[in-house]
Amino acid sequence: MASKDRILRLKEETRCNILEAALQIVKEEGWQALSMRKIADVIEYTAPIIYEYFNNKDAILLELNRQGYLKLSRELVEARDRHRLPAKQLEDMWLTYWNFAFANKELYQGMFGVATSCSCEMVNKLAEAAKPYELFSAVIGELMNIDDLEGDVICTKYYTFWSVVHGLVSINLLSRGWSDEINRQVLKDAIGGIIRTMTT
Amino acid sequence: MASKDRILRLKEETRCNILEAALQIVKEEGWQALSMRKIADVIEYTAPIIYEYFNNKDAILLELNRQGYLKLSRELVEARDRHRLPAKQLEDMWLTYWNFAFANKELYQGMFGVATSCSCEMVNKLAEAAKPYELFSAVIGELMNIDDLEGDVICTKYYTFWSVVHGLVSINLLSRGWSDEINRQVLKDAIGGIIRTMTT
DNA sequence: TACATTTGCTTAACGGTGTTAAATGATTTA
DNA sequence: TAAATCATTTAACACCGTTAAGCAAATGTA
Repeated sequence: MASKDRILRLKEETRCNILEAALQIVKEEGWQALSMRKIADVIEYTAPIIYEYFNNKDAILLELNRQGYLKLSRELVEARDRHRLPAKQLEDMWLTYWNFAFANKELYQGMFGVATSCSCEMVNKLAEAAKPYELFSAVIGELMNIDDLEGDVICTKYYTFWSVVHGLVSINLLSRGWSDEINRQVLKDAIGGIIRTMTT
Repeated sequence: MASKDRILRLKEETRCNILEAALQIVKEEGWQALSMRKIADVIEYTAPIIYEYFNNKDAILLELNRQGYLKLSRELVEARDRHRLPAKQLEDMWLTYWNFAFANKELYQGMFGVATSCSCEMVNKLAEAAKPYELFSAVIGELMNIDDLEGDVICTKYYTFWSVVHGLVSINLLSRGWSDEINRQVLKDAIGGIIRTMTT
């Protein structure tokens, strides 16, 4: 019964095609535009067929995320194995993480809940969105005795602050954080640390 | 023609009601569940009426975001004015930012693109999602000469790393970042800084 | 070979979405 | 009182995820 095997192989291939089609659509049109019917179009079937391979749309997203984590993990291992000193390893691993995020934008968005959905391009043009930056940079300038609020120094410092805090926040909002105690410690350490680099 | 004014006031009130209803629904059921018909239900009208106040659904989201930025800005100003020393101001302002995020989860999610949509609860249960943490914590433990990989110290350090990098990444993915030069500098500074706190 | 069963796939449908156009009915204007 | 304007609703379109029913070809069985 080798024909059984062939059929099984074909089935496995279709499953793969579905995932590839999904990722392709997401890359071309974003997560928002992904639909069962579009996937079906790409693999040249009709939508209900997909339900023979995945329970529902979420299952497809989940599998894509799973593959994302696997890919990231592989790259992290490679980065680690490029060095012997832990400090070097760590540095390379985080750089690899960084590069992974941009080389696989869509996957990263899915894995860590960074949404481009909504009306984000418009948000960027929202005048009110710039207000917090103005508030912070004024204080940073004061603290560092810098008058030129347009300079890169203030921008960089603000950016550093924002990254830690926003990173911490969004990780917590996706409920992937740890205890409140650790949160407080990280927040205090990070903010205190950055402030120290600015005053000394 | 005082009746004109009354009607205008009513219109303004309805506009307000729409926004309130939208926020209420989002708070109760999440962004995903927000629909024009549901908003209409709450304000006791039918859906098409909403289009006399907002061009489309995105315009409602945008206005909610706008209000979010205004609220955050107000709170930041208050925090600043509680102190005289810039260092203290900065500390309080970031703490205020932090508190705002959790006191206004939904608004923050909208403002900064933190999506709970997708299948995020499931992602948390994905075994593969824990792999990167394991990889990193092993190296951190090695670097700090700690054998107990379950301890809070490693967890905290990993968390700090992750927050900066993920924060930086997600800010960039939402295209609210600055130049590549600044990115590189922040990344290098932050990672290097944290590594230094671990070795000395 | 002839019939029955299974398989692969599609069509049709349900209830939902954002959005628009037409219809309705009340209110204001002339 | 007749005409015009306004607020509001109903109906519709095209899409969405998902399920059930139908169909036609391939397979198993006699």
